[in-house]
Amino acid sequence: MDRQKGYGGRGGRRGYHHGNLREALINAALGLISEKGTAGFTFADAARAAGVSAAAPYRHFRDRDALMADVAQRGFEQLEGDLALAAAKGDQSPVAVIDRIARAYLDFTRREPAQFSAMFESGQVFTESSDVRLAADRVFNVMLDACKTLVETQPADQRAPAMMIALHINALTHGVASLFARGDESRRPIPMPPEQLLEAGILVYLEGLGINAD
Amino acid sequence: MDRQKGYGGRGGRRGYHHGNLREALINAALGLISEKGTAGFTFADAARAAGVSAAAPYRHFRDRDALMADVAQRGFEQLEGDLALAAAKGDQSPVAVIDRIARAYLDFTRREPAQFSAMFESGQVFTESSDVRLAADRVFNVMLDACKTLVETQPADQRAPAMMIALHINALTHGVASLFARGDESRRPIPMPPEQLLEAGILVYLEGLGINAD
DNA sequence: TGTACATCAGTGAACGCGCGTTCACTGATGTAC
DNA sequence: TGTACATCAGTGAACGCGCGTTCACTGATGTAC
Repeated sequence: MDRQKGYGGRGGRRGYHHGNLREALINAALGLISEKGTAGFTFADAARAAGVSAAAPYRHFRDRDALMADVAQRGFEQLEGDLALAAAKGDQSPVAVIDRIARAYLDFTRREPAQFSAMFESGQVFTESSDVRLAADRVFNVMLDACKTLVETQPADQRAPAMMIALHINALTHGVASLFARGDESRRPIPMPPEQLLEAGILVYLEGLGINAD
Repeated sequence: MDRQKGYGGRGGRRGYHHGNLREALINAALGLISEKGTAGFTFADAARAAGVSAAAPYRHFRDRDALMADVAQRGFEQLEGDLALAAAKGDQSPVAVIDRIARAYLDFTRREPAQFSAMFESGQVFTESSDVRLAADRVFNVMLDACKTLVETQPADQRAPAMMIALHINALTHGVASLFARGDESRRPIPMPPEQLLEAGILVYLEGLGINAD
């Protein structure tokens, strides 16, 4: 959690030139956002945390919003990686894959609250077919692919549309993540861990589609 | 949408004293938040929009955060009212009631984006048993009550816990609302209206619990 | 019904502060020959 | 391998601006008698 003080990892500062200021600013932003939230983080803050003058960030980002957008984009990319990894490793039965993807989503939410905020709660508008939007679409596609595989295991005459299933499970997962999986103290306590709540919800939902868990 | 210029409805400004500045500031905040988001709204802005000097708000709110908290609280109260109304009017079969509650949640999200942001995306921490938290709990209770009624229609030996059902449907609803029902242009387009997506999801879920829609 | 007075809810001037942004500059790095 | 030069990526000073906040003040309102 000493991200905002670091210089972006290996290399560090070497003399007059920073070496890797762009990365360092993003890391600084992550630290500051998780401390103060997306609202209370400023461009000047990020520069200060990266150990650099207030003018330096302008070499790398047009303005604060551009930096925020970059944070969000990396968040989507990392989330995609996490979900894809969860999908790939372990039991390949479609239901197990979907369960692991959902769980990885929760893990990400807890592990990277700053990115989560930048992605979903920063008030930024990601215009259609912007890089950020495309990255977000790729995240969704991980779940969509898993759902496509799932419906293919079903008899052709009773297949539900994979798109709909993916949207439902994605919404349920995002809802559980937003409401119950955040680290901060403002979330309502629930009588079971979010993972368990979510897994149970998915199983009930799939049961409703006539899909059995085993 | 001319809220932020109004003086809080009936009465309006009468001479030196405003008459209803507290209300006017809240309305101003709603207008400003929906214009600029929770981040880009300031205490001074609200005063200006209410047509009052920058010092005046201090008579009514300790600071900007107190004003935001009040906006959030009113949001929860209004949402509770909306959901309770939706539950009360119309067909009283439990599934129909739950459907209407979920739909009312989406309606609220679309109709009151500023309140929604203040409630769920402002980064405020609502401490346990604060007024805001209690208001949020009352919102959840509307759905919980409907789910309790639902499980009572089931044979006693196969009832799922109402709390779990309520949490699932609440999370699904909130997820659909956050991801797909927002007014702004940043949301990913989906191949069906959010209402339809949500209703289908709830029906599949209830089917999974062995509960038939009719 | 009128008067005196207390209280309420505003004003407006003032202040410090930090942010965003620009600018000419300069040290460090890379490269052509 | 050395030198000259172009480019890159920083500095630090400066500026305007708007926000948050305080303060003594004052006009309006309510109430006791």
